[in-house]
Amino acid sequence: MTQPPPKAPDSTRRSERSRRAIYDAALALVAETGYAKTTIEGIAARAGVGKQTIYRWWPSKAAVLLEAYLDLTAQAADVGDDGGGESEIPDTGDLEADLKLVLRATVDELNSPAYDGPTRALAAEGMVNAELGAQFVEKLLEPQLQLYVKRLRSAQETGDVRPGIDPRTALELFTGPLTARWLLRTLPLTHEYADAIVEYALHGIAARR
Amino acid sequence: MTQPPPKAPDSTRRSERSRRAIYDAALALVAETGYAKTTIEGIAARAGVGKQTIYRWWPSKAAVLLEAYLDLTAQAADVGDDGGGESEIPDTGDLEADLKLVLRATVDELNSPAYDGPTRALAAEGMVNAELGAQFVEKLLEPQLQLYVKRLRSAQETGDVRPGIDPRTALELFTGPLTARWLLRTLPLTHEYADAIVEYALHGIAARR
Amino acid sequence: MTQPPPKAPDSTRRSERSRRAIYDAALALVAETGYAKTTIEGIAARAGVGKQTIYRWWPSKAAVLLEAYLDLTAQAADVGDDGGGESEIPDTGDLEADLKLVLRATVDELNSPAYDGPTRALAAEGMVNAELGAQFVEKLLEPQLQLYVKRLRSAQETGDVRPGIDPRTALELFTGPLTARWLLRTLPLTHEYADAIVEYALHGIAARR
Amino acid sequence: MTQPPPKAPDSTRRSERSRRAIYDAALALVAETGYAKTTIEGIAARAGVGKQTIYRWWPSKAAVLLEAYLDLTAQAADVGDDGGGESEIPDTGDLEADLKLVLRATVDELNSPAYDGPTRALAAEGMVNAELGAQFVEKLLEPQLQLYVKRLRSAQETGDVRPGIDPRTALELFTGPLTARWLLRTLPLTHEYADAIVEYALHGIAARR
DNA sequence: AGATAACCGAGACGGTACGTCCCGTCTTTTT
DNA sequence: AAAAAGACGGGACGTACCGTCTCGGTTATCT
Repeated sequence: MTQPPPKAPDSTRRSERSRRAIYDAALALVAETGYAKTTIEGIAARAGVGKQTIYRWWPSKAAVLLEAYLDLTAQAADVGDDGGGESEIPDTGDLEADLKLVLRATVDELNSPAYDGPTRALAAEGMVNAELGAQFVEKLLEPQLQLYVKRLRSAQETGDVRPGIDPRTALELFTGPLTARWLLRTLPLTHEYADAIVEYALHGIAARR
Repeated sequence: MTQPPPKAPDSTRRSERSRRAIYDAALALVAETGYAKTTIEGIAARAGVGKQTIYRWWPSKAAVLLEAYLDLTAQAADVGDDGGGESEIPDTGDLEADLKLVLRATVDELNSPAYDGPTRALAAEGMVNAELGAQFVEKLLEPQLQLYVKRLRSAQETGDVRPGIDPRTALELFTGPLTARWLLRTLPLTHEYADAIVEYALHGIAARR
Repeated sequence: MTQPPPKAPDSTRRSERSRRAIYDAALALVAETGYAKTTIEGIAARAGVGKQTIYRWWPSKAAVLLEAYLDLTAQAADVGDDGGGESEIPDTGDLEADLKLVLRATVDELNSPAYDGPTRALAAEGMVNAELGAQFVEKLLEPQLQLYVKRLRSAQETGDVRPGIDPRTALELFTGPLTARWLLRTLPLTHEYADAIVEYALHGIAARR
Repeated sequence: MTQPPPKAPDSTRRSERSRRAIYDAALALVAETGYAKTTIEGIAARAGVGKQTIYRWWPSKAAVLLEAYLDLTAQAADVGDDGGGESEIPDTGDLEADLKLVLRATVDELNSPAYDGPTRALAAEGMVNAELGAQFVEKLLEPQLQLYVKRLRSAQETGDVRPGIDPRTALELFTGPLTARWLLRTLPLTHEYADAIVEYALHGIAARR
């Protein structure tokens, strides 16, 4: 019933060389001129590639950039063991300290221009473009969130967190406020803010002493 | 030393008729075709207005839309006393119940397509365009958040919330997770989720009993 | 000193099947969509043939079409004895009548859409592309003109045409006006016109002194 | 019943400056690189003009060039009294000599590269594009042919041409062969050929009975 | 019989130009 | 002086083809 898809290209014959060049050009242009001023035409020219080669493999500028970004983090992860925070939330036994450490690091990352620029642009695009947003969440965001799930579960086993609490929901008490402040720029993101969030939220889910 | 300002137009002679038409056209077009496909040219044509009339009074498409949107909510607020939740958070004495009520209402609002479309577009634009974002926050968001501040302060007075808690920070435990889920579409926004957030967060900031 | 020729393909191994398919596809596409909209890519697709197979054997779209057209007329000539007027100009002894007959037939042919379309396109291309034009003239046009030469020579033998006349030049008095009218569409091509041309040219337009 | 035409632009507000620049750029590019390699994009760039300004006023590259060419001849005609042969066919009383003079001049013109290039391209395009062809004939060709009509009529009055002859048809005995040879390049265009055509056509090729 | 070339289909590739859309500025005319 | 109207120079869009270039997969000789 669905109309025939418009001739999917043969991905086995895809030029790896071009893909790499496109990733590099896209990331460079976004870094230099910002997301909004980066154009597909510009990426193609910089990469020494025909425009059609981009249109053949990606549906939009945002998709190109998401993939380039993903590739970048994947590469980073390959080199060292921890590329972009994929690693772990520390588990020293002191849940509050562990969370503060992580949230402070997150605050620093969100405040660093190198991260903020492209990520913000991608996130904004994903907010409007549902398909892209889903990819953004699935590939970039959710893996990070799962680290919280793991740490909170561990805390439940040690009795630091009440058993009834759903970790996937609870984690948003910590990440939600930071994410919202970052995206909407309501107020500055500081270490003090991160600490406060941890303190306030942790009391909520912690076992009664 | 500053270069001469680019001929500020005389706002006393501004055509009210045109402004109204532009607001209407802008909102209609965003509703019909989405923010991205709405163009200044389109707005002008639809409003029966010269393009220059738009460029004279607004710096960008986003600014037009923000103002149109603000105007819309102001109108709504004028008619009934409560237009878009500008009113108050109820204060029945039961803080948990009051917050659940409000958050559930917020969930419903965020889930309604009529609200979601234009607001999401504006928010996304504001995320990338700092000036617009500031306006968005100042005019639309912060007033809403201040309602929480008021309610939490009241709860502190009744002893439902510990005195040391900063209400402006604490409120984000409630709104942050919802906002983040809405913008990033990580998981569906439900009443159950709203309830859980209130329960988890409230324990954190509540007085020890 | 001449650079090595670009690897001439081995024509003994050429696929007859492909050639036929290309001819057919090319003629069909020109008939359906016109010469300008016919593309090599389209011919290849329609013929179920790789593009390279066309580029290997022909230098240009026009060359493909000229050959296809030549093949078509050759086929036609094979079937009946007279395919496209290759035969003869009648020689009844009445030169004027014979020429009128032929020119009227030519008018009809030029007026028929089936002939006009592709021939006009090829002629127009040949006008700009000298090499193709030469082929067009040599293979298609000149053989036809030689029929006039033969008939006019015969007329000289019978004394119907003055001995000093050069037949190759004289024939253009008849064909030139028709060709020019057809190509430039200055005025409609009619039997009356053909008759008038024959009469004027044959008897001269000057008053007898 | 006809669908509304796609918004005709307001020609009173047309930029004369742009039009001139486009004419100049178009003619220069055709002279330098030939018609086929001349692109609308190239004309726009060379003229310092937006592409849309060309598309707004002309339907095709050929139309631009026809107009540029027309403008050129009109300018030439304005300066001297005779710009492009618009003048007259001489009338010395010797019809044969007068025609030979004119046809020899035509041969020279057709043989000159400066004329041949653009005219051939326009003619070829007009052969395929009927609307353009009609303009080409009406604006450029027919005015020239009418000069022959005038001269032949004069010859009829002096008795040099039989009264029954239709001048509009008869003129094609002279121009048709030249035009056909020029367009199709069947054989070279020489003064001898021009003379022969005049002689044959004027006196008839048939033997006097 | 097996090797080894060439042709062949398919179609990805770097490019160029297309014709369209919209940008933000400028100019003309009307109110 | 603001406003409706819209032409303008410019830039990017997404598409269509160009002619070249690999890819396997048949043939079709030539060892």
